This record gives sequence, structure tokens and C-alpha cells, in this order.
Amino acid sequence: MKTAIRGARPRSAAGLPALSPDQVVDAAIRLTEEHGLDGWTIRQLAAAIRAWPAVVYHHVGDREAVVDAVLQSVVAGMPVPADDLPWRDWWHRFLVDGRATLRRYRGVARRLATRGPTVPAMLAIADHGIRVLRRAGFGAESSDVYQVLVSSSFLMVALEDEWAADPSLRSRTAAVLAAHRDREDMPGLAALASLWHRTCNDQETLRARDEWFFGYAVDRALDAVQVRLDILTAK
Amino acid sequence: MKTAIRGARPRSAAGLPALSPDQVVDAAIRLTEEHGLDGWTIRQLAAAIRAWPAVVYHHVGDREAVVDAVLQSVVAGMPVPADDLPWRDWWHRFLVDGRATLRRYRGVARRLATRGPTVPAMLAIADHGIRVLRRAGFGAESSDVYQVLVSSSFLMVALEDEWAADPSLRSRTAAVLAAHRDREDMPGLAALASLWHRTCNDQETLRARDEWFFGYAVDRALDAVQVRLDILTAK
DNA sequence: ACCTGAACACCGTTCAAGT
DNA sequence: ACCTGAACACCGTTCAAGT
Repeated sequence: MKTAIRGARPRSAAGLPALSPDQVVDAAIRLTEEHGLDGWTIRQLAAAIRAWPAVVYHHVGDREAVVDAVLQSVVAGMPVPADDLPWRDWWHRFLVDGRATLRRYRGVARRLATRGPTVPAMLAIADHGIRVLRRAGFGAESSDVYQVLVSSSFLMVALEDEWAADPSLRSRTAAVLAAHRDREDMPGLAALASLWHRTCNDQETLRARDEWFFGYAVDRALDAVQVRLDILTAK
Repeated sequence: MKTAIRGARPRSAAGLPALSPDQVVDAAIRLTEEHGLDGWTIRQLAAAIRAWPAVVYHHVGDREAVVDAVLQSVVAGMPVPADDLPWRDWWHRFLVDGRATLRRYRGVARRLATRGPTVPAMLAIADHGIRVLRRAGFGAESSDVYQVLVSSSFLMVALEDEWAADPSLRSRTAAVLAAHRDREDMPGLAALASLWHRTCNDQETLRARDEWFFGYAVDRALDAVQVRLDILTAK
């Protein structure tokens, strides 16, 4: 709202103290929690700290720089399981708990997938994850396994983020599929439609279904990796 | 460029015939092939057909409507393997060939993942894919398996699209990791860094690596699904 | 050093007016 | 029916000027 800025007197005149970079980033984190990383503008961020857009540039930099700071903060808050867990437990824990954290900050998962360890806090996580795999016997394939597990999981969270940001995406899918529930000439489609019919009725069953499906996808990814480990350690 | 529009005389005065919705969509498809679905604006699309932005709205609708038309066209061009292939071959073919098509139109894969069978041409594909799984013995789990295979693959293509649209994302990752190649205190990270060092040197090995990795990810997804099938058909 | 306020070059979208 | 041309309400970013 323009009024929010217009209404604000100059910070000093209003008795407001000087801002710090941290305060700008904190405000960005709160906005991200509420509207997602693509759901706020520099102008809204400035309004949230009762300042002008140029103030954000002065303290932090352009939008990219603010986003990087938010990413760093969120990743730093991701729980890392204990080193001595069996590899499959370590990764299941990390991915499922990681989802819970990432989903609180829509849009972060997608950027983590594209930027990888550019975010400093991801470096330690990558090291842990790969060490756990190497100890388990994945050997030289550990890095590839790491990339598969992290990419596929983070991207799945990114997908959930998009659905959360625009619920009409799924309700439209539900509506389209509903029209094909009883098509006997397309039994595959009818099966898919009946699955959507069962899960998309109310908000709560949908949420539960999403959580179940993420776990299902993670378990499948871990199954796949287990198959590789069996082959690698057999010879 | 504004000049591109400014320079154009009114269509009739310039001897240009009236436009059709198809011509607008065709231009959008060409722009998507060149710059990706997020790489052109309504104004650029209008300029490409030597018209004003409002003309796009008149013939097709808002940006969403144009995007939907592009999605429909691209999906309609995706090759669908023969029905009688064994399930694993069918899916491997569909996903690998599908990637080749989708990658020619950056940004399409991501939207297909979020919109699913909202795109009409996806309905027949979903039906085929699920029927193949049901015939193989996946039973009631066929729809979930379909969702896992399609989501994970399309999202991986979406990730490649983002890297292609902004190469600096990966060169920055490469630069960050290069600094950790010889860190003995972080052996996992060092392993990841040496993988990037090997693959990110020139454009061609990177392209080959991406293609290999997609195949690796698809094979892992199919491995995982095979494990489920073994369990389901054993009892 | 920190902030103001305006400006610049863009967006997508709408609309009255023309032919 | 089809197109023009301008306008509206936004963006991110920059910058001279203030304190």
C-alpha cells in the first residue's frame, strides 16, 4: 500500500532508530514465512520496515542479495540428523524434517535446488550427507546419489509450495479429472480421477495426502538407492 | 524494442492481413523455443506479430491463456511409446524422449508438473501411463506410481531448464565448490567438488553429464518402482 | 552513514476510439 | 470483427539531494 509509505514520516523525525542489514533480512524472512519468497516485493519489504526501497539497497543490496540472505537463514535452521545414524535413517530423517522446515518458507526449496551449495549453510549439509553415504559403501557414486536424493526431494517440496501459493492449480485439476471418473474407454484416467476424488475433498485430507505422498516419494528414492548399494557391495 | 512497434504502421495500412488466434500462439511457441516460457513478455509477443498488446488479448486472452495454449501444443508433440511395450521400457522411453521434447521449450516442464492433466493433451498420456502400470501388476498403486514418475522426471527437466536460462547459477556453484576441492576436514564436500571439477569444464561435457544424470535419475526411479512391484506381486 | 523522494525503464492489463 | 494508442497500476533499480 502506498499509504503505508506515504503515511510514514521520515524515520528520524518519527523517532525511529537507524536500521541494520539484519533488520532488513529479518523482515524479509517474516514476509517469506507469510507470503513466500515470490510473494513480496522490495517495496513491500521497505514498507514493512517503514523505510524507502533504496534503504534495502543501501543495507543489503538488490532483490537477489535479500533472497540469498533468506536462503542462508532458512538452511541454517534445517535440522541435521546425528552422524552415527544408519545411512537410510539419516537420509529419511533429514529429508522429512527438512521438508517441514522448507515448507514454512515457500519458494526456498526451489531456489535451493537450483543454487545448491552456493548457499553457505548447504556446504556443511552436503558434506554430512555425502560422508554418510560413503561410510555406507556408496563409494564414488556417493555424490551422484546425494544429487538425486536432494534434488528430487527439494523439487517435490517446491511443487507443494507452488500448489500452496495458488490453490486454484489443484482445484482445476480436480475439476478436470472429476469429469473423467467414469470413463470406461480410459480406465487409467478413471483410476487417477478416483484417487483425486478421494483425496481432494477437504483441506485436511489433502494436507495429509501431501505428507503421505512426500514420504512415499522419499521411501521410493531410498529404495532405489538401496538397490544400487546392494549391487555395489555385492561385487 | 519499442521501435519495433512504433516503426510498424497499422496492419491494414501496411498491407498486413488480419491475425488469427493460431498465429498468435504460433509466435508464442517460437518465442518459447528461443527464450523459454518466462523469457518473453506480452509486449514482445505482440511485436513479433507486428501488432499491439491488446491484439493478443483479443485473439487469445491474457498471458495465462497464451501459456496454456503453448503447453497444450508442446504436450501434443510429445511422443507416446507403443502400448504393448513392457512397463519399464514404456516408461523409460516416455521419460527420456519426453525430456528431449520438453527441453526444447524451457519452462514447460515446470508448469506441466504443477498443472498436471489440466492440459488436455496430458489426459491421454496419463491414461496410457497408468494403463501400462496396471497391466504390469501395480494395481491400486498405479496412480501413485504414475505421480511419482511423472513429477520427479518433469521436475528434473524443470531444474535443467532453470540452469539453461541462467548459466551463472551453475558457474557460481562450480566456483564455490572449487574452493573446497582439497578440504581434508570435509571429505564429503571435497568429493562433491571433484565431481563438479570433472564435469563442469566445458559446455559439451556438461551437456553430456546432464543427459547421463537424467537417465541415472530415471533408472533409479524405475528401480524403486520395480521394488514395489516385486512386493506387490509376491503376495 | 543513513535516508528521502523522485525518476527510469520496464511489466500485464484495460478501454475508449477508430476502421 | 479487428486493431490502435493511450492509460493504469504496478515492478526493480538508480541517483541526486538532504541530514
